[in-house]
Amino acid sequence: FKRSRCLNDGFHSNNQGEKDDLYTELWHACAGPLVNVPRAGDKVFYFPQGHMEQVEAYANKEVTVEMPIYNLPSKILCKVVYVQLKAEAYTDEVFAQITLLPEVKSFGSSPQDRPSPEDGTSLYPSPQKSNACSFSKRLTPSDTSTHGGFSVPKRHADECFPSLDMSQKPPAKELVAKDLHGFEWRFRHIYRGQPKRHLLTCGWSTFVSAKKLVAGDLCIFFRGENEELYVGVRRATQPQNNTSTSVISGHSMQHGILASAFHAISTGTMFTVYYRPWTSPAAFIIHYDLYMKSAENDYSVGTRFRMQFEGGEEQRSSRFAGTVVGIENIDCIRWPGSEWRCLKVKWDAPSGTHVRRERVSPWSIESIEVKKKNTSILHHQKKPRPSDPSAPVFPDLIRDG
Amino acid sequence: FKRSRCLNDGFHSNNQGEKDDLYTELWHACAGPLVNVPRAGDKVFYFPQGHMEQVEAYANKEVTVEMPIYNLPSKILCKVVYVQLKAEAYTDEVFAQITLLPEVKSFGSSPQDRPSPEDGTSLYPSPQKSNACSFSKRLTPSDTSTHGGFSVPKRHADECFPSLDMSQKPPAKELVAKDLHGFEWRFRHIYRGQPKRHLLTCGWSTFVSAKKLVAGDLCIFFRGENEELYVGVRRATQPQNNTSTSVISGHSMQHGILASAFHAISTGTMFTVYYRPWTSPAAFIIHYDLYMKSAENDYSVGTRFRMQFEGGEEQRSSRFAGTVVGIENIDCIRWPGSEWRCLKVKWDAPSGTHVRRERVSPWSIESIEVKKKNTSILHHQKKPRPSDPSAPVFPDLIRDG
DNA sequence: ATGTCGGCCTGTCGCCGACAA
DNA sequence: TTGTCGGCGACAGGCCGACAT
Repeated sequence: FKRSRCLNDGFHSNNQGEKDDLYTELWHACAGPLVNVPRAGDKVFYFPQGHMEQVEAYANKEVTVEMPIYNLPSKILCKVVYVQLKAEAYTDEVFAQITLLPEVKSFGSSPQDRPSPEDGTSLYPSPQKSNACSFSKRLTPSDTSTHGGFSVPKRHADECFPSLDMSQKPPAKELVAKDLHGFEWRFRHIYRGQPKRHLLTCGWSTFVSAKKLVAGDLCIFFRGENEELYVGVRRATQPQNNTSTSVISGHSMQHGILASAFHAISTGTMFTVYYRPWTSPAAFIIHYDLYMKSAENDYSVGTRFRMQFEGGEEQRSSRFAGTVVGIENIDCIRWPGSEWRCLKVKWDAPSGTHVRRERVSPWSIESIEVKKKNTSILHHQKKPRPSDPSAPVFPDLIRDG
Repeated sequence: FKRSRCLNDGFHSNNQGEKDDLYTELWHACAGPLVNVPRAGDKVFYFPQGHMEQVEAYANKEVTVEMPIYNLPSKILCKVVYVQLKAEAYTDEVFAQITLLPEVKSFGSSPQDRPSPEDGTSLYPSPQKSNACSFSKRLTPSDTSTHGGFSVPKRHADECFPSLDMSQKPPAKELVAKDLHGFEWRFRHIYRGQPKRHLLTCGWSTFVSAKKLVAGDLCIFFRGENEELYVGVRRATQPQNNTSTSVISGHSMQHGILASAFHAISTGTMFTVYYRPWTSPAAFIIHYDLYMKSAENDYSVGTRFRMQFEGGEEQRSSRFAGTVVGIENIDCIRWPGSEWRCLKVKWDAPSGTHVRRERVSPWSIESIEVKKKNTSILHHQKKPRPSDPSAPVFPDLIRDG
């Protein structure tokens, strides 16, 4: 008998700007459960130190050149003006373009001065799960080899894929799925074999090689209301960014980060940052409420805590426990009073498989035994008061130097 | 008969750091005849506006957001500390990493105060041609198709390629050639056919697809003393940088450029820039002597001039003539007295094929009728005196704002 | 239910000289 | 001298059910 061949005529969608909820859900599925991105209207703290760390991680080299002191506060209260979720063209690495507006007014400790959660702030901003069905599958060696196609788990094929054309000899149908760039991929979905199984054949290997998928990576499908499909990818091991193009020096980038934040604060204008959750060692834009909630707790030496990590093998997040062994500022000259990764910690588990950071920020851990802070004592400490919400946010912003 | 197969076992060289003269020559061959890069020790003028234009061209979008006035001079006299010639990993686009040290002392008009050409400055810094033989060939459709190999012009094969192993049935030999990344490519050089001709067969198509070569691109071979070979590429049409990875926003990059230059001047320290001749519309690091020579000429309205361009079809540089139709500052608020592309010009030829810029800088053109400037009159002009070498270079560097 | 494999067909790659410009 | 082409052999891509887990 004659085998049918199919062509892959992927093309860019013409309505690129229209990014619906399904796109957002796909983006979050590709980013993973631990990635948190604020939404427009949220109140957040922006940590320049974390932003600098992302650039260092991206440039893949430590930029330890002397930097001027910009007199930037270590955390900057901002309103999120605009968020755009995107993916890198060549690697499909997810990133978010976030436009921030610094809050010019510093606020005191009286409740009515603080921004209330009502005005757009939300502690758990994960988008509400629509009833759009989706599934993901870890790719097997057979899935990614050139020898054959993609084996679709039966239940997921029944739920998420359009119904097959039963008139064809082996039931089959062409799938069209958009990726995060709006590019359309075409696959031949067929139900055949003995025993019967669902397969993606034509078009699949093109997808694998274009996305540079290997066994262990996650492939994600989403289906919307009117049968439109989305497809995305989450890699098991993120490729190291050795392809960092050389536009400006790492040193200049650091200057640029500090200067644009400083400029935005000084003039009350917006500035734009790129958050790359798979490049950054830690998020540098933290929800106001999350920060405030963690500020209530006491993280003194000896405190036991847990922290979530991306599961290496199982691709599921898992928790690891540890103990706070020290509290100190990383760079007390440049960033006085900074809480950015101010906790030195010791991990319980033999950290053979995962390399975990030796320093974490208070808001990125969960305390096991909740100890509330005694505020009255804190005010007499000489140490920087990391989590005192009554402290002015911008102590000495404009200073000639 | 049996056909021999060959493997391409390219690997990175272990002595990456050792970049000899041949590497430099290869880099310049790939960059093209119009690309000029200073050498360590040279005295140059750095034009921040040109640097900003390069970033704009790279980001492929105009960044017209308001920028603070950094009170940077429009041209900054620098000493070149270090130059590294490199190529982009994925595209092979050549670029230079240049470390500059601002000259802190402003100098008057007396000759002994000016830096003399003796201290390392050279007007024509093209490396002295060694007698290493080389050749380049524009690739034909047959060369780049998957149907066959690469046809080597006979004379060049005789001159530049190692002698063939005549004992083999058709004379043949394996070539090993390093590219700008130190990666070794292996080709089968064979002399066969009726009539006899030199061909590169095995390994060639891998090279073509890896470098993404198309018909019309230039392929360049160099041979050094001890038979080591180098291979490089110059594209007919430079690929547009749509792959610009999003690390920091274009606005922040502009901040970074200005801030790092300002910081370097203020503290007397070095700063590093990347010069991408195929991205930039115009070079923004100009030799001191070249600038000074052009400053002697008069480029008033009506002046006839010529300018070199990269030949579109013949891949050779060609000249186009034009007339100066205006002299004005692009941005007199941010860059007072700037000469960067201050000449509005009208081109003679029907500019159908080439899109030439409507604004050029005085030092990038050659006047046809040399008119020397009358300095005494110039001093009475109200307009910015673009080319007055007696003006202080850093008029008001530190100003609080 | 689905991962891997042998079987086998087929399209493309790429080496060859013929031929012509 | 060298660009293009027809010829053709080798090989990898990729669709199929068998079989095992």
